[in-house]
Amino acid sequence: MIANNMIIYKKLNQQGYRITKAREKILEILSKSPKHLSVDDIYLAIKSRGENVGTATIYRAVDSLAKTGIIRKLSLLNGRASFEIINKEISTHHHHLVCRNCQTVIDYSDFIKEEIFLMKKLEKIVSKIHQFKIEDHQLSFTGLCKSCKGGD
Amino acid sequence: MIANNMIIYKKLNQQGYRITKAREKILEILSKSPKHLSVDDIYLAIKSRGENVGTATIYRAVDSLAKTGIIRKLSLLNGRASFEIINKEISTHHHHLVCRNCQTVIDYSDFIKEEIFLMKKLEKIVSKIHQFKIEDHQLSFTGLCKSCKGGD
DNA sequence: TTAAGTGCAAATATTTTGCAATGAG
DNA sequence: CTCATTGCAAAATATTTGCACTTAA
Repeated sequence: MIANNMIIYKKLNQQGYRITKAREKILEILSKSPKHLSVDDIYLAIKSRGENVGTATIYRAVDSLAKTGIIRKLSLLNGRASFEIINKEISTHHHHLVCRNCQTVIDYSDFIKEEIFLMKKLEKIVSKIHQFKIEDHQLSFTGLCKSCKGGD
Repeated sequence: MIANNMIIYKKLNQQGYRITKAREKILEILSKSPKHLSVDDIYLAIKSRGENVGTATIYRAVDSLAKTGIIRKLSLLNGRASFEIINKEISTHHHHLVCRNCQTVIDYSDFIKEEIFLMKKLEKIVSKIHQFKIEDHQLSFTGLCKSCKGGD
């Protein structure tokens, strides 16, 4: 059982999911990771402990964990999905700046107060208008990075 | 040649890309579509006109078009990339709402004045702080859609 | 002319599925 | 006990690459 997480177990039970070794291992890996992991990352992390969980199982497990809102599924631009625990305390939320020329992705989380305030306001407006329960957001700006825009 | 778009041609030329039949067809398809299309969608749309462009070519073409900032690459949660024209005049810019339960993606472009204003303000702040030339943004909110959150 | 671009088929990911065996409740 | 879950291998998808041929500039 992973540290102090009756809440997670409850969430699973409530939706008819069982607490299994595979799910526990995956949650443990994800909760210890500072960043989102792909299915393959999870597979390898488990392997490196001398244990084994098939990738098909991992795909099915992350799917159920995401459905219950325990983890978050991300789709970045690299063609594979990745996952992270939803836990405002632990995960550092960030936004992205993607350079269309050199493809560099800058993660930034040094939001200034004003940016955070604006995002919150936006969430509130959008959730109301579209009757959608917003739990999370992903924001990326595309353009030219400092060096690609010249005038470096 | 697709309608009134010397600007696009210029952008391609400036970066050493050529104006080819395949790129023209893809741009025409994308500019006529009200929503983002996957590579396969584009492939089929071209096919349905009795023409043909191989998928490998489409992958390479959208890649170059995205690099030049003519189209935008999106990675939603459905496991495949999709593309849309970046052109405030033609395509209506939109944001996304992605349901973590049923995976439905809702595109919305009925921004209220306040949302537009907030996004512009955000862009200004972020571009200044990170010395990044922002040309475009992608925003998606994740959570539960009207029917999945219950209380429908 | 000549480098960029294309088509096709083959190679690589990535994700899903079928099914018999296992295990949680 | 019984149904959700797993493991494995096979199937289905999605994307990339090699290479000879074609074409835009």
